[in-house]
Amino acid sequence: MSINRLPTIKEIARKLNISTSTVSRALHDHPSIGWVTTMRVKQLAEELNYEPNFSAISFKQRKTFTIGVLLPNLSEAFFSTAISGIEEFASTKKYNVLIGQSLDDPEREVRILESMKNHRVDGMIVSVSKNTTSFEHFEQLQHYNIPIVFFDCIPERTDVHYSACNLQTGMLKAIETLVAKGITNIALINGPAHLNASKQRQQIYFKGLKMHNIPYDPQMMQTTDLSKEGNLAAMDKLFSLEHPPKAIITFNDYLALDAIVAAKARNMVINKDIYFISFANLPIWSYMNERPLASIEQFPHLQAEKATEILFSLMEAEPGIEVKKPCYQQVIFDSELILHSL
Amino acid sequence: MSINRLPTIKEIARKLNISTSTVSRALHDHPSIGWVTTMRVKQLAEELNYEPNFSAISFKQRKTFTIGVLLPNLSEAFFSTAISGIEEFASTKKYNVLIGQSLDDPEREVRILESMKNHRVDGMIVSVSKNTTSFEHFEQLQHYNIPIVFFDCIPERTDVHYSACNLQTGMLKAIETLVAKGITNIALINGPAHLNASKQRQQIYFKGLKMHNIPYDPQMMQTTDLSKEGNLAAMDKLFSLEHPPKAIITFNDYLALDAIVAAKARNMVINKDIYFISFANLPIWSYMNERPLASIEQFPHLQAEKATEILFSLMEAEPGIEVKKPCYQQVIFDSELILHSL
DNA sequence: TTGTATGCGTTATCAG
DNA sequence: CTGATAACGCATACAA
Repeated sequence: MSINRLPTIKEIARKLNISTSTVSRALHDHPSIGWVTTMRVKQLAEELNYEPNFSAISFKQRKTFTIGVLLPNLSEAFFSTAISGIEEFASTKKYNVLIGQSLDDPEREVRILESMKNHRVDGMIVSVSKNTTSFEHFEQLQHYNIPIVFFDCIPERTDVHYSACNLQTGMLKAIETLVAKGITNIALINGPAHLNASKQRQQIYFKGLKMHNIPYDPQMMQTTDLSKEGNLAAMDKLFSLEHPPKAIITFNDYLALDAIVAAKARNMVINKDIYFISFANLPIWSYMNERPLASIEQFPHLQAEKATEILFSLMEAEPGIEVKKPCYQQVIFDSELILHSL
Repeated sequence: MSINRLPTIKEIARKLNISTSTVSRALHDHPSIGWVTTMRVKQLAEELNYEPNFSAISFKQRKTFTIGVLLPNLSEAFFSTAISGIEEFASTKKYNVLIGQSLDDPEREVRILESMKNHRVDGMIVSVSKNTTSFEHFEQLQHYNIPIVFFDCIPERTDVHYSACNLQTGMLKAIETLVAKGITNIALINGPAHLNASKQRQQIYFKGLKMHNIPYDPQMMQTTDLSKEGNLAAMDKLFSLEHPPKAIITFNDYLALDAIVAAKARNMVINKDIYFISFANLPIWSYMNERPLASIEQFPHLQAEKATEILFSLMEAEPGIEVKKPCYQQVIFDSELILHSL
């Protein structure tokens, strides 16, 4: 047997011969309602197993108590860690989390954003797809007063809220560590040139070299589309050089995995003949035998939590009070170099 | 500058001096509306950037076009793979995905389920928390005609829809493979005894031994609470035996990681002195030097996709038509033994 | 072919 | 302290 309709305040009101407004107020502990009435209402509500209809409330209040989370890929460890943190935070605030994954396809990104907008999410946390170049679809949401906080993959603009990670601290530390070991021929295998993430790494790479008076050799910087083939090709190029690198900084851990395989195929001993330093995506290097010397940790959990915190501060701000000078909350965590004990 | 109110059909109606019903019908390509009117409406809608208000529609239609997904932990690779698949499937059907993680805490599970119910999700996909023993909170949803499809961690009942994985095929194959290599002292490190997942593994383990006429030695079956300490303790016990095992089947990959570390600490060579076979959670064994001989693959992506498919078939079924004999859709995939080339 | 009226469940405003 | 009423945005049965 199954009930089709959940009980409503109307029903409670009818059974108690009082008005719906009284019921509504009683359930909200409104001070103007007498204690007796309040109790009677609450008791019947309990008996009937009454639960407020969220759809109705969302509709009426123009507020859904739902935040949207749009990430490139839910199955990547980095992002699933993040989403786990977001869900935990949101659930303490009694908010729901609606998810979407762009799969790094800008079209999907636009569609999902549209869908989230129509769903009237109260706010969004977004990590921008790798291949996104425009910003209009985000602007549209701002237009409708749906706050967005960007997270990790942030757009190159100053007029946005974000929580991100400063690659510089960890990456310079990485170069410093290598130099301290007497290694100066340090290569960078970077991601696609158009990515913001790649540009950052490149700049810091240059800066790091300069700080240690290491001349920049263009051949020591390769790029890959991050496919396995691309990754191996980049390694091929580096090792066909007259002076191949003694250390390689890789765009991310997945690339590092391929790079390590490639190095081993050349009979090189990891952390002896060749050193790797990578940007952390994977939680399990410690279990692996052949791993980078160190990882540049970006703290997805921290970033995500902070982004959620910012989002809630924005959503909780009185919508009526127009802020004269919009001030953007921008939090940057320092990345850290985590040495893997070997 | 920001607009507070999104355009509504009312607004369109007013600007066009027609009624809201006409607008509504025009936007739905209702055949009774004249071509000209329809076009005029659609054009203005386009101009105004009109988007139907989801909250209002959900409210009116008593349908949210949202499915809820409740899993133990979003950051585990197994589940994030699953959720990625669910999201992909749902998005093709224009459904949204609301997520919740129980963190294996039954109380959280109840709360989240309650929240999903109040949110009037159209259906749910659930992987039951490890520590859940009761079933009432699920029954309640059924009661309100919210279909549930269980996935992977399913309750021990026959009156539910589910998509799960048959561990037997892969696990028997595993034992067979070991026996074919001449190995008969095969241990099992199992999870907590109260888990359904553990019971299954144990039974199949017994069955497998019997099939090959291997006597069961109780000392060869250890359990762990899956903490690092518990895992190492289990290994300690096995290796303090007079005849320690030559092969170990581990409850899951995380346990295998610890077990491999423990074996190495004893100067054993993996896949020579000792063999491991594990239940697959991790996608990256292929990159690891010391890995199990094989993994018992449970196809989270397939399972999740099937669960979603079942859920949609249930949601799309005419709610008016009462099925006389409720028939439960129960799909079981065979697990497969994936040998890791070494 | 189009318009009018109604209701979904809740809250807020006003009036008593 | 409590009740009547309107409103939120949309879809639909009914009327014209």
